[in-house]
Amino acid sequence: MPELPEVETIKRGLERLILHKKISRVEILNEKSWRGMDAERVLGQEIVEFDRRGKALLMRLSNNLWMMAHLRMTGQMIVVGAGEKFAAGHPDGNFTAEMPSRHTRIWFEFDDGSHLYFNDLRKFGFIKLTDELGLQEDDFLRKLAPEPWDMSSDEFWARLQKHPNSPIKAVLLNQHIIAGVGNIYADEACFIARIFPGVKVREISRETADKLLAGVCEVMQASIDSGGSTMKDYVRADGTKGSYLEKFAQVFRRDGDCCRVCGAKILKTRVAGRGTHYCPECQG
DNA sequence: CTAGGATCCTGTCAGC
DNA sequence: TGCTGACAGGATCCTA
Repeated sequence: MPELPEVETIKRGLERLILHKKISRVEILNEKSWRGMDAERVLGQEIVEFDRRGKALLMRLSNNLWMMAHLRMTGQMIVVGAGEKFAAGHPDGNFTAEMPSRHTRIWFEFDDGSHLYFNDLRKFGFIKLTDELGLQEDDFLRKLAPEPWDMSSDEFWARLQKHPNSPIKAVLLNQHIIAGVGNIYADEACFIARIFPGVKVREISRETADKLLAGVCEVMQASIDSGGSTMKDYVRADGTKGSYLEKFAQVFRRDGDCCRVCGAKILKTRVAGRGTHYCPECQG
């Protein structure tokens, strides 16, 4: 899925395009993509506030209900409005398809005739409608750890120590330990800290842990600054893509290519059940 | 409690 | 060309 930087990119895009628009219609094409209260309760409501917690996107309505969206692996948010189109999330051909597409699971119409589409090829993602209390009690949000820039070096270290036998990558991916990190940024941060993602936490020095936390902040901030790794803005006719991967990625999906630091060939293996990219020299 | 694997789903791609 | 299995930017549930 979209990781934290992609969700932040979506949040900013939606803020720019649909803040204060009134929902006049909602269509649920896949029942399992909608959770919580009845969808009819969004009708006639304006979207008055956007927020993001880790990889979760929050939209507050004028009746004080919240729509919480989690895009999981393949979710996308696409706005088609008057002269302006915006899409962010999982990158695939659906970005350019006619909306709704065969992967559209939910869509909204606003009273100015513009639309918001929630696309999700694998149907793991969802939008949940809930009141304030329900939001507070939501299991995912309740258990979500602080974001990397809100976590002190001491706290990160303390959280690591609870999982001495886990590979460091599994810990970075665990949203109860640190929020927002996914497969791309876990690999990239490990490269920055010069550590193999499969190394167990107990083998990691305090100094390396500090480098990891700083690395996570660095790669995610760089990605946010470049529009996430997967954003397209159709205002520009060619549909410019978020540029993080091309511009900054050192290892992710670069297996077979040369390390930009030492020239060794980047390898791919499996750690914590996920495809994992690393430089065998720099991260030996 | 922890750690690891299966699972939810659809689609694509490499390798016969 | 057609099939088959592996894999995919995530999180939860189940098992040991």
